[in-house]
Amino acid sequence: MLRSKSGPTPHARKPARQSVSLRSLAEHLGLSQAAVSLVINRSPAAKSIPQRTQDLIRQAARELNYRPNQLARSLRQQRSYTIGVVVPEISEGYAALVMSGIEDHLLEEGYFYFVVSHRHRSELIEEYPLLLQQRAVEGLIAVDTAFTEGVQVPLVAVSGHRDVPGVTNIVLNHSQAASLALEHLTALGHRNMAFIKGQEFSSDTAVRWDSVRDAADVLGIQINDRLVVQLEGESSSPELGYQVTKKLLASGELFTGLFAFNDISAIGAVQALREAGRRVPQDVSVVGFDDIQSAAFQNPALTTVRQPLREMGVIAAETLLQRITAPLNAPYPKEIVVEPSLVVRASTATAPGSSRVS
Amino acid sequence: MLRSKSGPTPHARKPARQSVSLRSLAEHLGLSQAAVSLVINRSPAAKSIPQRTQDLIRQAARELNYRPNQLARSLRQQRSYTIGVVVPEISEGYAALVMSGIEDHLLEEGYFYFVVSHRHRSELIEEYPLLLQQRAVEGLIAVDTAFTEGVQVPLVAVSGHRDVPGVTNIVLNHSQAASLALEHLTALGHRNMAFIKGQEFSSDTAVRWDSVRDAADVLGIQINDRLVVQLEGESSSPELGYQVTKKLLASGELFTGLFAFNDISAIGAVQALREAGRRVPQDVSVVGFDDIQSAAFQNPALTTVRQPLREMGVIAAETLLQRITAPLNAPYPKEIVVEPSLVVRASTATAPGSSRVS
DNA sequence: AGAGCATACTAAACCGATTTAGTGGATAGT
DNA sequence: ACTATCCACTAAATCGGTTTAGTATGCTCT
Repeated sequence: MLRSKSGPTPHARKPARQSVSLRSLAEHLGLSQAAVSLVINRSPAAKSIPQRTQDLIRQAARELNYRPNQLARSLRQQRSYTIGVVVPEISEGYAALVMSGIEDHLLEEGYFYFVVSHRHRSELIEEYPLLLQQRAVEGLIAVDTAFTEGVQVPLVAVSGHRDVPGVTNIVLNHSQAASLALEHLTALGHRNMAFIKGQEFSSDTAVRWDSVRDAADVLGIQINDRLVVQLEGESSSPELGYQVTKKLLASGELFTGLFAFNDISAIGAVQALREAGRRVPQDVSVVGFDDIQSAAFQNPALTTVRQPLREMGVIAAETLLQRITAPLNAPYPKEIVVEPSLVVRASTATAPGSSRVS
Repeated sequence: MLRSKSGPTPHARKPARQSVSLRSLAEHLGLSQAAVSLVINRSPAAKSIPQRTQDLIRQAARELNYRPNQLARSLRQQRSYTIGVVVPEISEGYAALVMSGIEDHLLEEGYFYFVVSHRHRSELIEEYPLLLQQRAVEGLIAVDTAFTEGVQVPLVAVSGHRDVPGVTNIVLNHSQAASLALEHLTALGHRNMAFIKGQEFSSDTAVRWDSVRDAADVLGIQINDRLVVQLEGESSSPELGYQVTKKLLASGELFTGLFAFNDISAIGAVQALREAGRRVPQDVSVVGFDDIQSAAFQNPALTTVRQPLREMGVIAAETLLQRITAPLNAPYPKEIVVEPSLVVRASTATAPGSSRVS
């Protein structure tokens, strides 16, 4: 019974603490590693091995608790069944939701993943894809992160990239999102609207703002430049929204509707409005963006444009795995558009003085 | 460009698409793999190699963009610089915060990590540690997850385990936490308090409740069993807290203070109270637990017992790496206690009819 | 002249699997 | 009797690194 080096108790059942290798298992069975490997992997080449032997092998594997070392497997097979996920920040609701979608699909398919967060530091954004590829990831998912180069594996970007070749972009239908929000507000009678744009570095900022302008055009809404502010700073706290809303209030311009870049800043905005004596939604209606978990549990519950974040994660994972298993030069989607939806809650209401009824 | 076989343009600068191996690099240099490896790793054994050769090697490595395959390294060195993190649920504030602490420290030290979430499914809780160990993780961090067996690598548990040997537990000082909350409420004049206990499966539920009872004893507070409810269900939404608070209200018992198991359930509780016409904090004071991000941005902002989640993640990572690099039978801490703090915000106030002033 | 030592490397084992090509023996077919 | 085929396996290469032991050359010292 497998005495590793002259152990004096040949019959002691050893509890397999030092994990069993294919070699020791094969020796124990008196067979070659090849035979054992073929059987355990149910390789078609094992068809000539009689059932009895196969049973013996499998039983021994079970008893000794044999578990193949994945490092060795991966090295030999040139398949690591591992992918890399790059996010700006883990502890934020946005990335966490996408990740949970990614995970769902990935683990189901037997893949594991590394997570790294770069907190918008550009040297990390450059370094991480390289580091991950050294670790033999078979693909990358970038959440709200725009890589520029150095990626040699399939890459799926969730609301990140623009037009780099080799990337599949999962993007929200931004113009639909902007329309949903602005149509809702105008239907409620709002005419004077304020806007909070995203941070300069956020990859969604530009597209989103363009869509807002287009939607405003279509609806015949004038955008007052003095009622447009931009988030600044890297933190992801409502504080940012709070600050810029103070600016809006200080401008002295009249507004009854506010469309924020995301829920987090909308929450801060509500706080600032309230402190200034403006009630939400009676005096000002606020629309957020994303529909993060806590949006529903604000007071008032936040009306928001929902991004299907979890689904976007699932789609990203699915698409990536498809690209990984597809033949090398197979075509792949450049862009997958997902649809937003408007979740009307309690932070929006008929504009003050409006004759319309919601 | 890059015609893989018999390319007739030997001087074309090849952009290193097929990643360069040590072998090709060595061949390119006309040296042995050993020499190149020693130099690149700055091994002491490279001291006999003259500076000129070393420079040549390093320059070639840089030019060809050589990056050693970590799988091969890990296999040979029996060091993967990888750890596994097991959490119940990623998209939840709690785990996400701990993870961000873990990541901070880990990536700094050159480790990567796999994340898996089990959503309280017991077959996954059993399987994941095994799967992770097959992937050669050098250690595990379990967040709010109690493994029972099958772990052969150092394990650090963040508010999970009880007394299993081989584990380092990072635990909150629960009795201090309970005291902070109850002292705060009694100081505000509250005498009739309701409590929301955690779900049966949550590893913190029992300790926390025991601490609450002890703290109540010390303060001379009677706990009315009809004002104690327990969360049920696996989701992590305020809905759960909302439901049980309805039960509390339905009981007809009087209470002016409520101590919830966590912030999420406290948020739901506030909602239920408000719907029942009880104002927070004028009629009922609510204390949460954890201090997740959105606690501060509730309305009213939530008074809560803060767990230093990020720090707990950092400590977990530090401790784990220490254990990994320590000699095999070195002693290790069985328990590391972290201190809670009370964050007083706007959800608590003087009890109605109380003479005390906050 | 021969021993001793430093220099500048290289050969080959090794990590733990997978996988291809092959081998020896039994049986079947002509 | 001889080839062909099948059966039940095995030897050995391979993945891409790391690491130990060793070797060839030149120089110094006695």
